[in-house]
Amino acid sequence: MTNYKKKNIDIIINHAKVYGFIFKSSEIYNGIKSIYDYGPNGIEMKNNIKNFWWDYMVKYRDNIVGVDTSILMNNKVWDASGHKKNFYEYFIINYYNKKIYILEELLNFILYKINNKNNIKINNIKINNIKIKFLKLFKKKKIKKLNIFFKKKIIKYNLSKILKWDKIKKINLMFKTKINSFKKKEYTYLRPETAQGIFVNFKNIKNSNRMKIPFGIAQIGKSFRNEIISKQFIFRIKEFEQMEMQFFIFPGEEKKWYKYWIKSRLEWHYFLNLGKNKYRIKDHKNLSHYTTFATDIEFKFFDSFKELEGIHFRKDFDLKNHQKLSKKNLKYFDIKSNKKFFPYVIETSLGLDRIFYSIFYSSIKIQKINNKKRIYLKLPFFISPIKIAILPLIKKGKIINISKKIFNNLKYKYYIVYDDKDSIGKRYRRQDAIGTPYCITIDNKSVINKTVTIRNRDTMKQINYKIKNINKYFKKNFDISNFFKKKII
RNA sequence: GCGAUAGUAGUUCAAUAGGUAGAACAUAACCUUGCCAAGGUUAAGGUCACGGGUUCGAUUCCCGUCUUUCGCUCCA
Repeated sequence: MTNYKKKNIDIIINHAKVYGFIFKSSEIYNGIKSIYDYGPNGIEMKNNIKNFWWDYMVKYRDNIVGVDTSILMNNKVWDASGHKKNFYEYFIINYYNKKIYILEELLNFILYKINNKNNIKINNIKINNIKIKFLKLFKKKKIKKLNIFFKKKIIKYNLSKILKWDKIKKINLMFKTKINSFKKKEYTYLRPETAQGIFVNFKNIKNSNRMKIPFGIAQIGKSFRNEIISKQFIFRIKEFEQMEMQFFIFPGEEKKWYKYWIKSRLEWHYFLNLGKNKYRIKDHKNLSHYTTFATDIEFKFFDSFKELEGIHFRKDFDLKNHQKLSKKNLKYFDIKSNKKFFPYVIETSLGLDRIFYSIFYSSIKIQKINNKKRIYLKLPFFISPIKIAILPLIKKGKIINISKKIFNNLKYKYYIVYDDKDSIGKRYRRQDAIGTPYCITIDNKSVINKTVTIRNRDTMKQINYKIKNINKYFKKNFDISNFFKKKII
């Protein structure tokens, strides 16, 4: 199973590299852990995903507006948001083997050692008891008690060597950076979530755009987390892009809107047509410091589900804390009820790189034709980096003139390419590999009958079409409003 | 971070039992052809992941580092 999985992930990574979608960052220096770059086709595809999200969330609604806030913010933002206090991973250095362990790992290591000592065997029930007690203390971060707890075990199992450990170390997951080169103490962090940019601008946006509850603020932008465990191609990376929306509501209406946003976000995912059975809804058990209840939309990669998007109820946690610390009034005044209050917040937060990966992963199709492989990307047309390829069959005479004319006519409407190199079969395959939905081929018939052939990527079928009607054809086939016949609030 | 796995051309992979490396496909140019990766000629490409050690000599042996994939874990 692992081999099958590895082989498949290799196909995806290779394809992404060979066709200019994703490269390892600073690859000529052997890269840098868990950071990736987007190539020419990658950025087109990424922009298309962004637009698709933005259109659905902002443009097609009258109660959501967008912002683009800075990555660097006043240090105090991260006090108010709780990230300075709570955004940590816990580690410990074991002096026995000089290795750095996540606490739970060390526990497993110790239990393993206890069980493997020749004369000491403890049964499963005992191991479980130790684990439960350890995790209890660990969760409450009672470090002193943990140390006492293990001292007892040291005496009991004579494991003095193994249990020589340093104090527990907290490592903040935010990237610290200097903001004023001359003042040593002035530092801030690269934002670990885009949401805070929205909260600190709440007042500005509410006032400048005369927003009335319920309303939302959307943002697409980079976030940074110095994750210790960050692997799986672009699934878990240290510099990533989020597509977030904070929806401000009347307190008491949270259940209604929470349900609504789960449904609405799922609908967006279904528009991508990757297969409804690939998605799963899962309620969060371990809540992060800012959420009260939370749901994940998960996607099936290979044979396991992984989180794409989180829908969180943040209550009034952020605005309340920002008001407390900034001493600025961030309350909302409702004229109907004549009351001032902190609006509650439902957040939808989607990982752009993750949705990119999910689309790319599920679009790669391998087909056998005449005993040869055909690899094509079955992307939705509005996600494809290139919409149309213009392919003159022969590089001569009037065929060229007609081809160039068609190219110049279409290039202002869609991102298209012109390719006259190599055999026609090869050119089709090249376009297949990057997911171009249509190829227009111009041949001698085009000169005589004024028609071209339009070839469909998925079916490989070709139709003859009058040159003068080409615009109509693509207008019909590239009409995204067909997707949004359902009413969006 | 821990455990396992791997690192040779753009990609997939060979070879060298220590004597500085080849193929296929891809790429570039030209010729020929013209509807699903056609044929031919030619070219470009690798300090064999990086650093150190042993050796007359290291891609090959040893040590360290970096990076990939999988698992643990966490999240977007």
